[in-house]
Amino acid sequence: MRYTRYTRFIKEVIVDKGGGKSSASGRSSAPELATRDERKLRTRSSLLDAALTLMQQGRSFTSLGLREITREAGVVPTSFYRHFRDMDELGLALVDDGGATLRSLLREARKESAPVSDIIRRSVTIYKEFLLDRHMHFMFIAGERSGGSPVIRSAIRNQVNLFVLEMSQDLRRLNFLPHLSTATLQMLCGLVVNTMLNAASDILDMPPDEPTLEQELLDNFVKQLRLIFLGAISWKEPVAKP
Amino acid sequence: MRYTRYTRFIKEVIVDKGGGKSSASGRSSAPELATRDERKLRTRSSLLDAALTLMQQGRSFTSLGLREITREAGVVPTSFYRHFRDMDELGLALVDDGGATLRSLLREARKESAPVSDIIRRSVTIYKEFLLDRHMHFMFIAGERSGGSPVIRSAIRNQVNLFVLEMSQDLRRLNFLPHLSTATLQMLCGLVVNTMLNAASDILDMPPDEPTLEQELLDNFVKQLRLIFLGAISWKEPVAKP
DNA sequence: TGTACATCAGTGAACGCGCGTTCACTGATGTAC
DNA sequence: TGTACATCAGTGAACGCGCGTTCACTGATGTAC
Repeated sequence: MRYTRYTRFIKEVIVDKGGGKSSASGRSSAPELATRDERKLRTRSSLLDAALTLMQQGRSFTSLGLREITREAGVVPTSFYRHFRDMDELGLALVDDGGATLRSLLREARKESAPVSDIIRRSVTIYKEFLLDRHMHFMFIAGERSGGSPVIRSAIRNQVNLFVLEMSQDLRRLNFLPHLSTATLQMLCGLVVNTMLNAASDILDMPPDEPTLEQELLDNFVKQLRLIFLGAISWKEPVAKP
Repeated sequence: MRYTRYTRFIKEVIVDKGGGKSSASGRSSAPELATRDERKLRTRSSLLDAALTLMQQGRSFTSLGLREITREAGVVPTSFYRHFRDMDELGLALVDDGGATLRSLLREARKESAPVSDIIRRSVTIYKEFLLDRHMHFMFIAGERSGGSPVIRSAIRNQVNLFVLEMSQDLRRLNFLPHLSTATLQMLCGLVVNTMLNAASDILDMPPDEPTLEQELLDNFVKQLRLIFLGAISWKEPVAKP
């Protein structure tokens, strides 16, 4: 009832306001009413956003309820089933989105194909921007990585492993640390990514408006990365027995 | 009803079986019936064990219910309130137990005050034993560290920070890596502990009876620690400006 | 272009269920004399 | 030592509530002619 009244309102007042003809004038100024598929996608992503919003308030994904999410998204509980079979399926969609965020982070870092010197500081700057911009995805990935339901947990592990693999291939392509074997390079990237996600947990868990504390956490993160890469530089592969 | 029948059974058949006199003979062979305080403590720890058991089956602490725990522990739901005000209080008790486990790990490592050489391999051996023996505590600490409710999460963070601090003081006392400043030593220990807990998550999440996979994870963990300490050895403190 | 029909995203009532919490209770254990 | 009373861990019935899920529905949008 409420929904149909709303769409009728949109139709009559916003789109068809001029008269019978659907003129192009209203289209660009009122994109609220798109095709049916587009509106379905919009509801779907408002369900995903609702879950992330609730998690931002300190809740873990596992503790969220279906009705809670639809309430936050502003639809009726039964609408949920038009988009997801159950909460697990919604969780997996969030994992996919989080994975996409990780991959875009890598893409952004790749653009900076500049000299290797000071690579850490510049990478951290990119990372920090991503952390601010997509903080809810990082919170979800870092938080449910080892705490959520088994199915979510293993999906996140897959995405993170994929990210580690891609990152190690990138470093190999850049001829960065060429003295490391592929296995060692992957081990290194795993260590870096874990450190990165732990830092994300710490930073995103902070009370807001604590610039000093935030800077300390970031400095500590940079220091840890420096130490790791220092170790990587002086790493000697064990010689294989002939 | 069930409870009183049980205790009467114990009293009549086991303790008082000889006759009216409470002879010393029955005492040592039947410790089931202790003082009231002791039995209360036993119920309390069976509630804590029930929570850990349920978590071992893949559940996260946040998703556990009060009735679920009392059911697993074999008491009536209302009994819960004789021991904990609510689920948060039980969770905090688990954090304390986990912290105690961490501290005892450190105590065990301290006993091995032998030469510094090969310190990593020996530490990992101790750690592995602890991981097997107290796996439920580690699972809880590592899993809820960044996924649980805010109050549990911050309690765990406190315990872990305490552990990091103690560990750095131990290393200082052993004159291990004397060229590092106190701040750097703490940063190093933080990195080591995070790596340790991530490894715990990975290892404890494995399907059982996969010795090859387990060995790979352990080898990777050792390799990461080696790389970290290699970095620590070649770390140069920035010179302060005069 | 206009009309008739099909599709389907969102609705709202209804259900059975397990939850957390309250309450008055029971009877074994502890304590005071 | 024996007795009378207090304590209190655990019990079981009862409650109100929000949950996930089902169902038949509505009416705007899409499609075929």
